[in-house]
Amino acid sequence: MPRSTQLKEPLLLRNQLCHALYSASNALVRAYRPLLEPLDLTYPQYLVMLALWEHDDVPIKQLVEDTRLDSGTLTPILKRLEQKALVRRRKGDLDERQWLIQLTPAGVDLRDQAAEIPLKLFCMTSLNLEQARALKQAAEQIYQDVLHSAACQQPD
Amino acid sequence: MPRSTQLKEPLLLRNQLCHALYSASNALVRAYRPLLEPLDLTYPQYLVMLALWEHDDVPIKQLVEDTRLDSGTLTPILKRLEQKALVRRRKGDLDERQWLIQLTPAGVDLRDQAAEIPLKLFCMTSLNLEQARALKQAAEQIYQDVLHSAACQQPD
DNA sequence: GGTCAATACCTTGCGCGCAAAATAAAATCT
DNA sequence: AGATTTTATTTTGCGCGCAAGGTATTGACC
Repeated sequence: MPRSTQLKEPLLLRNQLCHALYSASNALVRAYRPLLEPLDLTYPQYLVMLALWEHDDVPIKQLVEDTRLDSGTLTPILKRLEQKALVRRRKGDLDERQWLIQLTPAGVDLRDQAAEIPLKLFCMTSLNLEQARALKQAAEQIYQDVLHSAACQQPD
Repeated sequence: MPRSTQLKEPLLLRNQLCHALYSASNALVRAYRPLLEPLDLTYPQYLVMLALWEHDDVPIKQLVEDTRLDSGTLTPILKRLEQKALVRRRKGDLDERQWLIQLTPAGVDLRDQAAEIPLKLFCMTSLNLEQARALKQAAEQIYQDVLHSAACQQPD
C-alpha cells in the first residue's frame, strides 16, 4: 500500500486512524472486563481507583484531571463506588463547595487484588515494551493536540 | 524516566497505555462532534455511513464486521439513520432473516459533505503521516490481539 | 420429513461520556 | 457590605457499548 493512500482515499474505513483507535479502545475495555469482574469494578471505576491509590483524600476536581473523565461522568461513578463502600465523601474543610473523596479500608485493600491486572493485559497483546511506549506516547500526543479542538490549518 | 518504569509501577495512571488510548479515543470522538454537527451525525453513525459509502445494500452482519460495532449497538443506530432518511432497510431476497441496508439518495449525497472531515481532523493533530501510520498499525495490532481475549502467558 | 442446532437480528438493562443547565459557595469588584 | 462573576459539583437528557436473553428463519442431521 503506497504511503499516500491515506490521503488519497480518506473516507475508506481501513485508512482511518480514528476508527482503529476507537475499536482498539473499546476492545481493551472489553478485555478488562473479565479481569475486573472479581473486583466488581468497571473500567472507568477502576480508573478512579487507580487515581485514588495514587492520591487519596482529593477533591473531585483532581479526579477529573487525573482520570480525564468529566465531572458529569464522575459523579455517578463515585456514587457507585460509595455504595460498594470503597470510597467516602466528606465536605472540604476550607472550601465548602468541594467534596473530598477518600478511600475506605476496603478501598485501600482492593489495591492488592489489582496489582497483577496491568501485566495480564499487557501479556494479551503482542507488543514489546518499546512498541507500547511509542504507542502510549503517540496517544498522549493526540490527546493533548485534540483536547481543545483548535481550528485546522491545512498544510500545502 | 527509565524504560522499566512501566513494569515497576504498573498501577500508576501515567504509566498506563490503556488510559492513554482510552482518553485519546474519547477526545477524538469529542473532536469529531463539531465537524459532524453540520451533517447531523454522531461518530458511530458516521462510521456506519463510511461503511455504506464503501459497500451499499449490505446485510447488517457486514456492517458489524466493517464498523466493529456489535449488532445490539447497530440496531438503534440504523433506526436513527432511517429516521433521518439516510438509509432504508429491506428484507433479504435469499435469506428472510437478514435485512439489507441501503443508502437513500440523501445518504449518498451526504458523502460530499463528509469528504473534508478526515483531513480536518488529521490537521488537528501534530502527527506526520509516518507517525499516523505507525500509530494506526499498532492500534490495529492491539485490536486483533485483544479481540478474543486469550489467556495470558507471562514472560519470564 | 421432523428434530435440533446454527444464524441473523432485535430487545432489555445498565453504565458510561458528555453537553447543557442548575445549584450553591467562594472570590472579585465597587 | 452588596452585587457580580467565577468555581465546584450535581442534574438532566440522549446516544452509545455491550452482555444476556429472545425470536424467527435457515441449515444440518437422522
